[in-house]
Amino acid sequence: MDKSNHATLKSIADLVSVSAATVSRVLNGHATRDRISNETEETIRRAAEQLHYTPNQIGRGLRMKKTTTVGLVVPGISNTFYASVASSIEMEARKLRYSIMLCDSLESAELQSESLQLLQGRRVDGLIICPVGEDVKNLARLSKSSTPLVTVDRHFQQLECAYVVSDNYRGAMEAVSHFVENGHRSIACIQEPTNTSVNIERVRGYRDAHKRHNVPIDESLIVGGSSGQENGCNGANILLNRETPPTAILATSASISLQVMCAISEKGLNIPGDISLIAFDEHPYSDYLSTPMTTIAEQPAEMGRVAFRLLIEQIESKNTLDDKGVVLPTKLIKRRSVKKLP
Amino acid sequence: MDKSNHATLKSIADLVSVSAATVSRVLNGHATRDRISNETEETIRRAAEQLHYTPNQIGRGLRMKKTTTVGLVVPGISNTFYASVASSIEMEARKLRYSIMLCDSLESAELQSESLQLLQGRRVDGLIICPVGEDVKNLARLSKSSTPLVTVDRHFQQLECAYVVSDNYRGAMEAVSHFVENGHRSIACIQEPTNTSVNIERVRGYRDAHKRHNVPIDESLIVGGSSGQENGCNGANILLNRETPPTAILATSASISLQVMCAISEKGLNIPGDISLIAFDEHPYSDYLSTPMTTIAEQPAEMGRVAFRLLIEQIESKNTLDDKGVVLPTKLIKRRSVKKLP
DNA sequence: CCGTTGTGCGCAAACGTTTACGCACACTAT
DNA sequence: ATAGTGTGCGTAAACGTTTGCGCACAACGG
Repeated sequence: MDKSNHATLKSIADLVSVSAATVSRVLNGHATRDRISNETEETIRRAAEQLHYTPNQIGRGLRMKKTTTVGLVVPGISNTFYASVASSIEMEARKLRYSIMLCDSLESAELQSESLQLLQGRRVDGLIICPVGEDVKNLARLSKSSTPLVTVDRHFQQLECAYVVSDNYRGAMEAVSHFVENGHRSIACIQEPTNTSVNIERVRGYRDAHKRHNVPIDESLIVGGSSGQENGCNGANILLNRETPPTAILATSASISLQVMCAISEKGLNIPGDISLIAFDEHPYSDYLSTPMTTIAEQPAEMGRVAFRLLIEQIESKNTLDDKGVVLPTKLIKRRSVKKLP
Repeated sequence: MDKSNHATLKSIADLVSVSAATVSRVLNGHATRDRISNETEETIRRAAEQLHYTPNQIGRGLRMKKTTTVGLVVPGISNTFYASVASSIEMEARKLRYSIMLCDSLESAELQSESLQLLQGRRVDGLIICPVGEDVKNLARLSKSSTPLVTVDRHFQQLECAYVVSDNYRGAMEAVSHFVENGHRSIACIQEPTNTSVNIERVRGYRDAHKRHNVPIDESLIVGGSSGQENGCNGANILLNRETPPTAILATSASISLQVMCAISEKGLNIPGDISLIAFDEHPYSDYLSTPMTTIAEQPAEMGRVAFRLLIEQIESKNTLDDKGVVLPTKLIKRRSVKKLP
C-alpha cells in the first residue's frame, strides 16, 4: 500500500488542490469555525482517509510547544509495585491520548538524573517520578522549571511539588499493633535504605506503635537500611543469630520479606512457628506461600491514577497548584504468618 | 535559576553574537569539521553550559526525521514476565540514548491497534510489540510500512518480520517428559488463548512428548483456551471434577498456575500429593510456595535484549533484514510440585 | 597586482504543523 | 453604482533544529 513514507498535510493538499492550511483546519475539526465549505471538507476527509494520513506529532509538537507525552521514571519496572503504578498511569494517560515515556532508574541516582535529562530533552509535558536517593537538588531545579512534576511513593518535604504516597506511618503502626495484640514484645524491623520518606515514616510508625502500647523499643532490633540485594538477608541473619531472637519481624518491602523467608528456611526455622512475619506490599502469591503471609497492602494502581490526575491538573491549568499532596490508606491483610503468643 | 523556558540555539547565538548554525555545529561536535575557531567554540560551549542548554529533540526530530525513540507495546506491564522484558529493553535502549514509549494493550486487540496508531503518530523509529490476538492485518500493514518492527514472545509466521520467542515447543516437551519419567500417564494441559503461537507450540510440544513416550493422548485433558480471568480456574475445575482426574497438570502460564493452585486448595487437595503441577514461567516466589513449584523458566530479560538489538539493526542499516527470527531455550527447574508415581 | 587556496562563519531552506491576517469574490442594501 | 457584509480560502510566519552553499577576508605564490 503505502510505498513507505507518511502522508503530510501538504501531500493531501496537493492531491485535492487546496492549501495545507485548509487541510489542517478540516482535520482539526475547525471546518465550520473557519468557514470551509462542506464539499471541500468532504474531499479533504476522503483524501486523508485514502492516504492513511496520521498527523505528525513531531511537527505538531514543535508548533504547539506541547508533546502530549509525560515522562515516568521508576526505580525498577520489574518490581510489581511499580509495574502496577505504571500500568494505571498508562491507562489514565491513554484516556486523554497522552503517551508515556518510561525510564527505569534502577534505584540509581545517577541513572535517575540521566533520565531526567533525557525526558527534559524530549520536552515531555510533565513528569511523574518515584524518586531515588536524596538527589533533591536535581529535582528541585526541575520543580523550579516549567515542567510540572509529581512524585509518587516517596517524596521530600523540602520539595514543593505535588505528591502521592501511602500512609506508611499508619501501615507500620497497624502492623506492629497487630503483633503486640498477639502477644509479641520483641518485634524487629528490617529497613529499606534509610534516606527515603517511605522508610522514615515506616519506622516512625514502628516506634510510635511501641510507645502507644507501652512496649520498650530495643534499638538493636532495627536493622538493615542498606540498598543492596543482601540487605534483607543480612538483616534477617543478624536477627536470627541473636542469643534471643525476636519473636516477630516487620519487613518493609516485599523483596525484603522474600529474603527473610529465605534466611528463615535456611536456618530450618518456620513461619510462624518460630518467628512471625508481616511484610509491606501485597502480592498475587501472598495467599499461596508455604505460610500465607500477613501483609500491609498499598494501592499502587490508585497511586498511579491520582498521580496522573495531579499531573494533568498542573499541565492543563498553568497554575502551579498549591503544593497538593495526597496520602493513600493502607490495609492490613491478615493471613497466617503471625502466631498468637500465650 | 531558569525563569521557566528553555534555552535554544538562537538564544545562545544571540548571547555570543554568532549565528544559530554555528552554535549547532559546535554543540554537535562538528567544530573542527566545519572550521569553527577554537575561541568561538569555547565561548559557545560556556554559554550553552551557563544557560543550561538542552537540545530540543522535537525540533531535531523534525529536521532529522528521527526521534531516537522506540515504541513498546505489551499486553500487561504488571505481568512480571513483560515487566522483565520491558526492563531489559529499557536498559539496552538507554545505552544508545534511545527512549522508549510504553503502551499497554491489556490483551485487547482494539487497544493494541490504538497503541500502534498513537506510536505511529509519534513517529517512533521502531516498534517492539508482544502482539495480542490475531490482528495480523494491522501488523502486516505496519511491517509493510517504513517502521522497523520486531515481535516478542509471540509471533505470526504469516508476518515477515524479526521476532524473538521462547522455545515453547521444547519447554512443553521437556515438562511432560518429566511427568512421564515420574510415572504419570494422565497428564492434563490448561491452555492459554488458542490463537497464539505460544499456545500452539506448547500444545504441540505436549502432544509430541506423548507420542515420543508412547502414551496415548486424551483430548479431553486439554482444556482452557479462553482469555478471561477464569480460564485457569474453570480449566482446573473441569479437570478436578472428572470421575478420574488427571495425575498431573501442565499450566501454560504463571497466572493459570495461580488459579490452579487456588482451585486445588479450595477442593482441599494438595500438591503434589493429590496432583502434580508444572507451570510455565519462573517467579521470585516459586521457591516459597506452599509446595515449591517446578517451572519451565523462560528468559524474558534476554528476550528484551535481543529484541532491541534486532530492532536497532533494522533502524540503523536501512536494509529490511532477512526475516531474522531467534528462539531462546527454556529451562526446566525442578522443585517439589511433581510426585514420583510408583 | 592578480589569481589561488584556506579559514571562519552566515544565509536560507527544510522538516510538518497551526493560526492570525487578509484577499477576492459574491451578495445585499442603499 | 457604491459601500457594506459574508463566505471561502490562501499566505506567511513561527516552533527549533541541521546542513549545503557560498561569501568575505587573509595569506600566499607568481
